[in-house]
Amino acid sequence: MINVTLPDGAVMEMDKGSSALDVAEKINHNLALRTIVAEVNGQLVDVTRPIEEDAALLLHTFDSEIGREVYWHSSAHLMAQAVKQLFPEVKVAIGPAIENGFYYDFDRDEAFSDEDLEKIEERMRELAQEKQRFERVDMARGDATKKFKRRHEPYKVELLEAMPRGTRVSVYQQGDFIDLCRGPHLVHTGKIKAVKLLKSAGAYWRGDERNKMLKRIYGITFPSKKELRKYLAVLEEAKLRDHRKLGRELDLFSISADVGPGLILWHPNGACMRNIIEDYWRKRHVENGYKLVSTPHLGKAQLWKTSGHLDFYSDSMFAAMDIEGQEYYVKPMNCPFHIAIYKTSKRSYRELPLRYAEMGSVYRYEKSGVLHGLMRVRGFTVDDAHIICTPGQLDEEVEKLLTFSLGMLRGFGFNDFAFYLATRPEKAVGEPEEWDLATESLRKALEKHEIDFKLDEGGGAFYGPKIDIKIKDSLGRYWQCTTIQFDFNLAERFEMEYIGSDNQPHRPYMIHRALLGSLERFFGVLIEHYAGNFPTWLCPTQVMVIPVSENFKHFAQRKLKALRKEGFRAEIDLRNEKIGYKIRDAEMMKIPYMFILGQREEDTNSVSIRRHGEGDLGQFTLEEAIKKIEADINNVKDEE
RNA sequence: GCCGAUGUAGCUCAAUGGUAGAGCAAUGGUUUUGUAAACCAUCGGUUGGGGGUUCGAUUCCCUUCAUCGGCUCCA
Repeated sequence: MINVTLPDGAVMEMDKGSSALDVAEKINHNLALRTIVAEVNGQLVDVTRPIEEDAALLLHTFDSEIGREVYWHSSAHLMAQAVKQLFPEVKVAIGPAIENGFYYDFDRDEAFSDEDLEKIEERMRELAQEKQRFERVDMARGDATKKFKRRHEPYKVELLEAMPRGTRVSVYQQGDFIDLCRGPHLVHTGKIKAVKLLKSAGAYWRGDERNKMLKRIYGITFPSKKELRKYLAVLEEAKLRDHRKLGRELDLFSISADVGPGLILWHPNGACMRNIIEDYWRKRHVENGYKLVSTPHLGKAQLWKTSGHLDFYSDSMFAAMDIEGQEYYVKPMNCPFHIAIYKTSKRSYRELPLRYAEMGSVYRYEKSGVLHGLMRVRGFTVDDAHIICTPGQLDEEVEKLLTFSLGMLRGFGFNDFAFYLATRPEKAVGEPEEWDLATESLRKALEKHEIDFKLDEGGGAFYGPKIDIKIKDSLGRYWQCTTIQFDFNLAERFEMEYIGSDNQPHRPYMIHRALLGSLERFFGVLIEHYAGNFPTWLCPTQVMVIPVSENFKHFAQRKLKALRKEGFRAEIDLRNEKIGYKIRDAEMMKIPYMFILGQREEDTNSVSIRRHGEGDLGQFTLEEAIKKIEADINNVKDEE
């Protein structure tokens, strides 16, 4: 007999060689049905693997991230099996689980059409119904290589040959399909109850653009049809919230093929919101000890040579332009300009930390295929700042930044964040020891704030490591906004100095940071987060005044004037239309408040308020109405 | 940039190897309106651009531009 300890501390006595599934079955049948994978003494194993000694056991269902990962990994195998049956000439590459579902890469000359996907999906359902068991076989690397050579799977052979001699590998087989795989896997394919293949696309073998482009199929599966329907509904919802669609409908921005791809035209509504965001941003920065600066869009080649951009960043820079025999570049970053400001006078340690902030518009060459609405563009405005401080001030500045950034993002209604610490990339300036030092400093700041973070190996900027903060939106998606980048290189390269208390020159430290990231991307995220139903303080039009008929035009205009005098952004709809029509229009434009003004209101000198999405709130005096809207605006801003 | 798809009126979408159509929007009029679409009329397109095949192309082919979904990259 062996003792199996469960997460709640309970100990179960089991026969030696019992499996995790046996344990689950003993607890209750339903759990056994739902169990996907077992964690025995911290190691993930197939639920059918015998447990030979006392062990701590954790059972994962579809409710856990690990459970879903295994589930989707097995689903990828199922898909590959279906593809091999339908298209035997196809070579299989790799097929992992991803955050939402799974994919599998195949080598096939033609792309998979929508009809192909349907066929594959159908075959997956059939194979799932056959409840084929995922059988694990351990073997020597060499044996596996021979096996996959016989089966004419060159990608598997390549993977195997990259492994060290003498490695033991495992292969999993379900039905006629065999795959090189660490596992673990589901018990059998019958656990997969609902299948949806979402899209097919090209993908480079091993993610390297020098390699052959394979054909990838993305799919998702669930233990029930209901869960699949729910997931598809979320995708539909995301489509409705797409900032490109809302941007057009709410007349916020556009991108013109004539102007150029990736270049944003901010329409009056969008520009109004942008100005509100910027005003708020400036106010908070001044409050937090920043000095606002403003710098040009071009700089001489030598500047970018000194900064290292031409060596490390030129792939992202637009070509040089010739000005009277001198080469100039459009700026991809603001840092050299802020440094130039710093260097205009001799600095004392008493001045530090200096915090220069700017809404700096930069231009970066992005490959045409990556452009995406406001999220990925070629010209954008970074809410940039550079903090120049003494080494001793670094930790405190990074900590302040974390607090400042989260406060600002909360002000816009975001409350969930994910943190990343990004380390030295392949192409980088500076010595590895310096990198380690700087990375440790950022790590300390995160740990001091007791922030959970993930490590992003090699994800740093070329000049230093960074902390990235991603915000979670109302659909649970993460977007990168804040980035806090340590830099020990530019100070060196530009020979920045300050005079210390010892009356000697010293090299300052520098931090680059953007809190919103880029205004363009942040605006896109805002649109999708709120689905266009912005908090009132951000709305381009806060109140639409709607007279019931032309007879109340003057009465309505007086109210409009009063609202504007109070500082509200109000408009009036004097079109020759019925009020149902005007209300519908205002509702579709997602204007938070409508004042409906007719005989009843004129008689009592009141306004009827209609709230967007809620409907008629009844009659109020203008003073009451104003208080109401002010309260709404302040309510949101209190969260700052 | 690479793989794939798409491109018809301001928007959403039809249609066909033989002179391109609807709804909304816009414009003009009628109506003076009470909480999500009044009625009538009118305007609007070299079917993204260029080239080719054809008696004839919006439809088929090539090319180019742009967009969409991915890959690589990234604020």
